[in-house]
Amino acid sequence: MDAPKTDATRKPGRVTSFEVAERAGVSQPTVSRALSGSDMISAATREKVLKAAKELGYFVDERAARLRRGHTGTLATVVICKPGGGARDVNPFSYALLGGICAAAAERDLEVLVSLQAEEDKLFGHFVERGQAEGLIVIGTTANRAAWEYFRKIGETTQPVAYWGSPLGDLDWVSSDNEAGARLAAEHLVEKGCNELICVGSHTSVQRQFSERVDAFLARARELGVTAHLAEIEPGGARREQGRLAAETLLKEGTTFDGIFAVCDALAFGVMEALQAANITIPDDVKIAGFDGIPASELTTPPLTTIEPDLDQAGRMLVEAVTGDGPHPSIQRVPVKLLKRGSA
Amino acid sequence: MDAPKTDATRKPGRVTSFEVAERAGVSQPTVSRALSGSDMISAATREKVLKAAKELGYFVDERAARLRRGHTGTLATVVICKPGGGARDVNPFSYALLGGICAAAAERDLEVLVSLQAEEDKLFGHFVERGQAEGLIVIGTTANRAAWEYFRKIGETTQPVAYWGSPLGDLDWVSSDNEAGARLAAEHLVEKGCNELICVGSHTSVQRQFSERVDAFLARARELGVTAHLAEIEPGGARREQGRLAAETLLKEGTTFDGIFAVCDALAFGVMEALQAANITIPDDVKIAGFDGIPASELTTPPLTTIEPDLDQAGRMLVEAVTGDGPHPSIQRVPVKLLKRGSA
DNA sequence: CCATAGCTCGCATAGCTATTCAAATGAGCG
DNA sequence: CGCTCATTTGAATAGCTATGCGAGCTATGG
Repeated sequence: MDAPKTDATRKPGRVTSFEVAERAGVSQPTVSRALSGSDMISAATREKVLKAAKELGYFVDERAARLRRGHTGTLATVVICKPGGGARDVNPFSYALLGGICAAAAERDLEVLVSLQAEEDKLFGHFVERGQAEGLIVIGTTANRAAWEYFRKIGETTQPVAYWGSPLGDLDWVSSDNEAGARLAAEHLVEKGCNELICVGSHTSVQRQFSERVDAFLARARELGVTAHLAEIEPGGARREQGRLAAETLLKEGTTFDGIFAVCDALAFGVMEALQAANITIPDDVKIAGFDGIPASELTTPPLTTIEPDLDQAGRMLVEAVTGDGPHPSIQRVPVKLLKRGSA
Repeated sequence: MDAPKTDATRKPGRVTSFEVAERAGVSQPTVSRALSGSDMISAATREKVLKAAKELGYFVDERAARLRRGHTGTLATVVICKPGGGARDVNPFSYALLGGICAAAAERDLEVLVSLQAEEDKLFGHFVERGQAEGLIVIGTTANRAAWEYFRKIGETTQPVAYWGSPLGDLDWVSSDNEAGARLAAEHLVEKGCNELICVGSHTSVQRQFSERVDAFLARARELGVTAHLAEIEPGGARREQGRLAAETLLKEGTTFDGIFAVCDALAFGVMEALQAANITIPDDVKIAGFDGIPASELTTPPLTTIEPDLDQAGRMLVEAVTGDGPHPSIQRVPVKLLKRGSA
């Protein structure tokens, strides 16, 4: 049928602005002006050019345009994930955050590109470094020293780089208001009658956001006159599995507790799993709170009480950090609120 | 401290290959050859060039390189989402699928760029159309006629376009093996003793993947000698809310049933919510099965029995459809398997 | 009717790299 | 030592657009 047309028209060398110019009976610069929305051109001419462009199926070659113009109108975001895992091994929170970034970028008429990169892969930074984006937002934590250095170098010499979650070096850092959130969690659990609290998390420099939550939670709980201890998770990410192991260890050791705060929702899922497997009732026997407010936290039985950052504001802060003229490096905190649900 | 250095070196005009050439005492083409891994160059010269490049902090300007080279080594993926929702309103399944795409692209040494786009936004296709990528993979369903036409035009005239899930027009279409999966679900529910089955889903041309699942499920169930009916969801996406409404309607109408197949996991979550709210025990009173095998399906109580497609293979098929020389348009089915869990 | 200002438009060029082609260099061989 | 061939390098150019600048044209005022 029209199969030949499909194949004949596919990439037979691009249509250039010269061809459009010829068809419209004008010069190439005029074509450029007509399409770029410049006002140094008459309406009639513009009309002619647009018509010719449409007839020929012409589109600006963004490579050449950006080369000439010197900037891209594009923002790059790299989401760090487990090697080989790709999108499968990304914390769901990161995806929610992407929503905020996209919204904020749209407000400023910036295009957002995302790359899901394992640490060892040719890091997405190449893309930025080589002039394909105005700046880079990095989401996720890595213990990889080389990646650390790599992003730092880009931030210092090539394009602005901003981090979500944990800071690497002196780059701009945006994060949930960990201290306020952890305090909210402590206050809520105590208010609900808890006397012996456990914080499931870790205290490493790599996951600085977690350290902040741990510190603030324990401090606030003790301030309120209840006992509070840290149950350290196995190192390496913050996944459901690790929450489960931490809770199982607590049970095995015979530790007593009536409330648990997990520094992220995924850990809380594992904690709930382990407790329920041991026939402990939530929230009657033990109350649970998480952090991050990911969508899946609604799905557990009972639904998880958690701390939810304002992701629109988070997106705005990250975009601002990368495109704005503020001081560098800077640290910004995203406001959080407590989502009271069934688990506490 | 070193703040001046940071600001002084940021974007003071790029370092070009000419500057590297001068420092290394060679010509610009030689620099290009040294960095592109060409073998038409002596080891000593390459060494000199690499040293100079490193000292100057030089990086290939990808805009110019791609302009000259004529291709990009990049694959674009657009994930369609609700207007204003950004990443927040994306089916988690799409993210899992991205993992498969990334893995497949990595095998072929292609970079993957993702854009999360609401239908009305300047669609990501511009990026592809303007020569920034070899082809486009579209994930998600849209009822938007304009988007439909837009992608079709790109596919026919500019760059290859492949769809996941539901086909729009004559573009390449990759999808789970809906028929096999739905049959597996029916067989499993019957085997577990169900006699009166309900399929929660819809039967529209836009969500063709759902139609296929509905048809195959009902047919297979009846073939096995049990009753099976469709409970239509409210139109517009396939979200938890709609599953809940569908189940509530069933209960209100007094329909009897002992097994439910939801055409996607998110719907199944809503179904479970509604049943449990009505004090119906899963799986004792009613057995539930979903489709897609998203990570969150492990979190429900009981965990959801579901149909899981092989996402590595899905990624490979999509990448192949966009970069390969196979026939166009083509339809490919990704093998699925049954994940037996607590809900059925 | 002429001078001037104000719009439009075209010419020439910049932006940076990859590649073609020819030149130069060095090695190998008789 | 002279020649050929293979290897390595340089000069020139293509790839496509956006923009500075000058030229042409029209309208305006005197």
